[in-house]
Amino acid sequence: MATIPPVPDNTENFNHVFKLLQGEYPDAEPMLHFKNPLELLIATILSAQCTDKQVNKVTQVLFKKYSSVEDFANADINELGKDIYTTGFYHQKAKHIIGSAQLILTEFGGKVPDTMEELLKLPGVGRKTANIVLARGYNIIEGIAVDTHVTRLSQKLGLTQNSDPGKIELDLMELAKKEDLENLSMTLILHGRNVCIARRPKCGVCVVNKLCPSSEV
DNA sequence: CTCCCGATAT
DNA sequence: ATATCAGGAG
Repeated sequence: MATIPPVPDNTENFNHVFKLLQGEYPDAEPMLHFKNPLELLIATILSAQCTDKQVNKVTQVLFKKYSSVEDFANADINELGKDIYTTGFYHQKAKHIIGSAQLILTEFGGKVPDTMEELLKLPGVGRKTANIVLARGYNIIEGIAVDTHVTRLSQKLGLTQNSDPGKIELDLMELAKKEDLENLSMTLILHGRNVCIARRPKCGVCVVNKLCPSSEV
């Protein structure tokens, strides 16, 4: 014990950090391509441990072949696996997509659910995926999508002491203003991709390096 | 905790 | 060669 740095973490500090980051990424748009909640759900399931660019490449073809919940529910797992092969975890993802589509048909009247509770019942859907579907598919901002970037930046910026994504989400919810919830996740992700890169963070060009406990400059 | 897993950057 | 990418299930 006693090795955890005492981070002077407060709401004011967070708002300062976020304001600076928002200035860097004014139009923090989602990068996944989709035309409806179903496509968003599928694309987000596919995005696990995969770049959005690769997901878009796959879905561009995929959504022409499978265009309805029924198409996915009745898909052959091996064939779907080949269709999404390059996103990685292809067998698991194919199983999850088919399972989700079947549950949507049998339990949710063929419509992608618009509540956290129902979305979490879908196989392959956790809080991160559910938060994205709610926010981008239905304009319902309930929580914050905590992915690997959000986890890393929250820890490095001293916004949380936790490593569990669910706990980090709660920590960020307490710090952020309601009007910031919508863009918080995407802003942190963009900064994580462009500047605070996992392997070699560019602290020298980071707009919040003065406020960052982990800054290397 | 481990496993699932290909594509990409370094 | 290795770490990492809009994670979730067992």
